Amino acid sequence: MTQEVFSELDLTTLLSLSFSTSINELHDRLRELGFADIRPVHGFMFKCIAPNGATGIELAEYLGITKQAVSKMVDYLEKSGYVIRENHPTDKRGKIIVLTERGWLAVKAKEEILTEIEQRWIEIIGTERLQMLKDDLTTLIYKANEDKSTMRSRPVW
Amino acid sequence: MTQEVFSELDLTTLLSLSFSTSINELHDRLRELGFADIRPVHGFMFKCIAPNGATGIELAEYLGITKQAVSKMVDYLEKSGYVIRENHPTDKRGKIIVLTERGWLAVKAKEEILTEIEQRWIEIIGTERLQMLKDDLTTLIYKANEDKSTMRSRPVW
DNA sequence: AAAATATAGTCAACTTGATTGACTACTTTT
DNA sequence: AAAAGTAGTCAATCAAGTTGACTATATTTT
Repeated sequence: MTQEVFSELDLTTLLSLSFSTSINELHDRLRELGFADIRPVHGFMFKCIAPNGATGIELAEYLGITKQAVSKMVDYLEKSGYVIRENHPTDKRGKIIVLTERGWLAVKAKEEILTEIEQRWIEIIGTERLQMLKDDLTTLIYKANEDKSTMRSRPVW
Repeated sequence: MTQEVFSELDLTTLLSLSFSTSINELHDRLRELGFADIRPVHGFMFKCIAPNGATGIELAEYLGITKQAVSKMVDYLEKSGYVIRENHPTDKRGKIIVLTERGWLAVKAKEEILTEIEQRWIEIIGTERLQMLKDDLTTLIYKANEDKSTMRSRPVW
């Protein structure tokens, strides 16, 4: 596989491939560490649950899926031991979903792996270029979404 | 929505969000142009079909899904008028999937929209920075996949 | 050349992750 | 107090993938 293969690719494809590359590596490593039952969406869900817990509705809005879909995902994560549902302190209708100890371990592992990946990318293109890359992507995401009231570009992983 | 919201995001999340942003815009625009029945995967499939057609197996390998799944997708795209199955010229077992006129229109529209998006991004961060971005992403994808025999990072759109 | 094996594609049944709709319990507004 | 709204669950359905079984043709082996 030569670099020329990629050189004519449009930006969207490049973003797609680079995202796939990093997310695949993240989950390969998580699997090695014993977190084989976590799928890409869960990682993003965890970000919303940590550090203070979240309600089903909050998660649904955050992920851009229905509350019913969230409920099923929480069923799965609860069964797998990553989260538990607690009663909401003030609203007797509601539940609040919080991370278990195992959930926190997964979050910590995820962060460490992402740092490792980023570190390796720094070794390839250098600190300055990686910072520019992050800055530019941040700017572009910001510009594309500033007019929208809700953040439509749901991150899927 | 302020830019600070994004500023602490890790690289993987930035890649995810920027990819979502561009793919959403692409399909919003395609919908406006009357191509509402195309989903993100189809775009990538079209890249393999054009310009010379492709067999089901080729598409399956390219997309990283089973040949049965490809067959269903082709059913859908054929019904929607984007492709047709022709008999393979040399192998009587095989079919060759080619773009119809409507299929070509969709591909052309897609390319134009992607160019527009890229152009708008140039207006935001400048030609040099966009070129650097593309170069860096290309390098990173290349480095991450050079050891692997098959390109595991399937682009999903 | 015949037989055995492999390959391209389709059909059918099943799985998974999402959807919509209906419902219960509780909260907020009027 | 009554009406309307909200949080969560249950059930049925849908969509996009999977595995397994099959037919027809190609290729390889003997």
